[in-house]
Amino acid sequence: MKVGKGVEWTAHSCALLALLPSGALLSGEALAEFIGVPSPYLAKQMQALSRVGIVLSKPGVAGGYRLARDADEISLWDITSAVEGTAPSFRCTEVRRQGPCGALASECARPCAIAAEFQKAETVYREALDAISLTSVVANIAEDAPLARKRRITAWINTTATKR
Amino acid sequence: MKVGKGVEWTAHSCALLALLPSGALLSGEALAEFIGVPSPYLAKQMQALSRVGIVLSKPGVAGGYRLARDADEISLWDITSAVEGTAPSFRCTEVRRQGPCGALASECARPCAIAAEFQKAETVYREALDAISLTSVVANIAEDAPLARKRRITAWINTTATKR
DNA sequence: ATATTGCGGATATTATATATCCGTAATAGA
DNA sequence: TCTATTACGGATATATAATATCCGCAATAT
Repeated sequence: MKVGKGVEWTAHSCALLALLPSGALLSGEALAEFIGVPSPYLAKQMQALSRVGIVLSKPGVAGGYRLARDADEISLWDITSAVEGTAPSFRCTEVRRQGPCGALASECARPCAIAAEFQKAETVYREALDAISLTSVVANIAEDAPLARKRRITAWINTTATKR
Repeated sequence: MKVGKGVEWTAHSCALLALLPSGALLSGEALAEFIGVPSPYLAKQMQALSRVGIVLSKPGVAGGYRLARDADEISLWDITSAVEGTAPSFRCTEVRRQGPCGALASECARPCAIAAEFQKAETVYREALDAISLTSVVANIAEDAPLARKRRITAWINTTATKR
């Protein structure tokens, strides 16, 4: 079971956007530089965040991204689902219908018991991610960073971000 | 995020093995026929269950598989981890070390905050799967199946399974 | 006007999942 | 002892998905 890199990259991007002064923007290029990943691909993932309204984008010369709402109101599940979608990780192929003792369609009104258990487990996973706000992620990151690094980041933002 | 088909197939295989009379065996070929999947591939997945001791295998003429322990003591996580391994689904690439404001190695003693949250979420997922025993899965399947189908399954087992 | 930036679609490339095959060892039964 | 059957491990092929890039278009500030 795997989570794509797009989730990691957009999560870090959002954590950075959360540090921007109100109304400031960072371009996709700048985000990619900050987290050290290929810019065209990150741009593609950011589009997914934009489509579902996690970030707002502005095209043009001084354009870029900013969070569309307060970091308190953005969860890791919001980001994950935007990038990867909401399809169940366990893909039931209706094995119970196959083979010499396969069930009839009429016996399959309820979802397959095995698939149902995986679905339940995935729901608790999603709820766990949904309980984590971007705010708390940013706080935890800040806790690990020494003052010097926080200053470097602030300075970099000041020279890189553009005002609306 | 995806779970491989091997998990679905081996889970159904185990649910079938749980119905065997004590000491009886089903060959990989028979399992594949029952659940309607390609036999060589299922065989490969069953080897993973055999390696970690979820099932016991016997080579040779009247060989096959049976559960290695009581169905109460086998969880969906046992099966999933045997087939897919235990690597974290969120693969942290240490983004925080990259870019113009990258953290120093000395600042990365603790795991990245983002990766840590995904790890926590995955832990609750695994615990949820680990709380589901093969016994309860079999019970739920039986609940959905009408008597006629249960009888067909019993009859098929009687003609197909071999005694130790 | 022009340069910059995000968007969507199309495409290339790489990695992973899916599926098969083969030689070997073990076992039951003739 | 010989033969047929079955599981095992490794190697390999194929299909599918993830990763990465590119291009034309629209929007925007200067």
